[in-house]
Amino acid sequence: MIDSFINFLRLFKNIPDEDAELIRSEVSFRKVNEGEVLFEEGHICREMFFICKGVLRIVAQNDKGSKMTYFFLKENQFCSILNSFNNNIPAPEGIEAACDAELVVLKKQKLFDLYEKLPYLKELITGITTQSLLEKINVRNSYLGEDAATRYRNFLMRQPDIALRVSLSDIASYLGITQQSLSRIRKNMR
Amino acid sequence: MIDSFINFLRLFKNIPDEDAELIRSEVSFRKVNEGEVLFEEGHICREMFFICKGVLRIVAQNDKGSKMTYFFLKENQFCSILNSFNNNIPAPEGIEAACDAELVVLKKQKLFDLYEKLPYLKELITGITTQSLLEKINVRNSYLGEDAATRYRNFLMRQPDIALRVSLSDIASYLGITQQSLSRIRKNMR
DNA sequence: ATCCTTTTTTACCATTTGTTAAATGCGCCC
DNA sequence: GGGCGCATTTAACAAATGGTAAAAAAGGAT
Repeated sequence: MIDSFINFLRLFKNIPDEDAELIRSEVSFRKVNEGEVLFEEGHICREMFFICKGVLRIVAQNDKGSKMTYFFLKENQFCSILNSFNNNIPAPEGIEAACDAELVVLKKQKLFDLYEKLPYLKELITGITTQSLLEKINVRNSYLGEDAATRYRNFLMRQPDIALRVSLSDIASYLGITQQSLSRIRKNMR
Repeated sequence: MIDSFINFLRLFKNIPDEDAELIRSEVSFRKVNEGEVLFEEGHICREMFFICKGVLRIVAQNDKGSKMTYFFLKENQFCSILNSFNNNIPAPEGIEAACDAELVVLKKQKLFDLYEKLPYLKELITGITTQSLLEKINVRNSYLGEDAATRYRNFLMRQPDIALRVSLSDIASYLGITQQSLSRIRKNMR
């Protein structure tokens, strides 16, 4: 399964087999079940996940103590708490599996070792994560000032695959509404 | 005024005077009035602004055609439409002055020339812009599932200086509500 | 100071969303 | 099959927010 990670990187840049072997030796593979906690809020995040299969969610509690979903991440996306990972500060967000998932685990120290040995890898991975950061923030911004039904419709159009795989309450918390509201919106749509 | 840009960069990295002179020669200075449009949506963004004084806002229309404020940017922050700037694609967002402002203008071509001559500058500026992207997205996420009054209180605590300088309707559009709602919230707070 | 324009406040009512609680469905284990 | 735990749906009511319109306030220009 780690091959799917290498293959993903090769979509952007040619990676010699020996480099690939080096990368393979420094990362690990992990299966998780729906609901499993991959990173607990309040700690310093020292791992980055590459998702081979499944969906992860980044979660955090809001002022009222409700657990909100900041992002969904799926196949061929990286998942980490970047602010914590980059700057060694405790993260207010956690990471959970929104459905069963298979991951490549990149430990920070080993990743940085790889960056030393393969300088192009740093540019590659930071480039990919920065670009996906831009896309995520664009999605969030596009929800600004839209009513809940519109946000849900846009979510369905943008991420139909995720909508089918995660729970209603996860989607509701991603859209910033209660699960009852989302259930009502679904009813009105049919 | 361009000095304030150089001085800002020097907070992060020592820049020799001759490099500073080179930078100075490749950037320009510009004053704008409140409401002035700095970049019009629908085009490819080929400029980056460094704000010496004042507040800019990134704006875009939502589904209902209302102009929403995605971000406020102020002194010592960069402002551009990064996805458009980096990838040469038309931007759905525009840039306007939320109050009178003074800017250092970085033309893309000249900036890239500088990156060639001063390679550390690329890492410096992309590092700064990536970090501020992380901060912006954290703020947006933290508003998720909060009611309008809470979002407004948090905005006041986080950016009290901006709250004093931009119009009520700009703030309302940043919080995703109507200006009438924000006015009502203000009344209930006193 | 006065007029004019723009911004902000207020009020009223419609709509949306939250809250609480109960009912229903659905899988899983015994 | 029966019962249990969990997710989803429904309902009734309360609270928050939007839409519209108008009044009040604030600035700017002459």
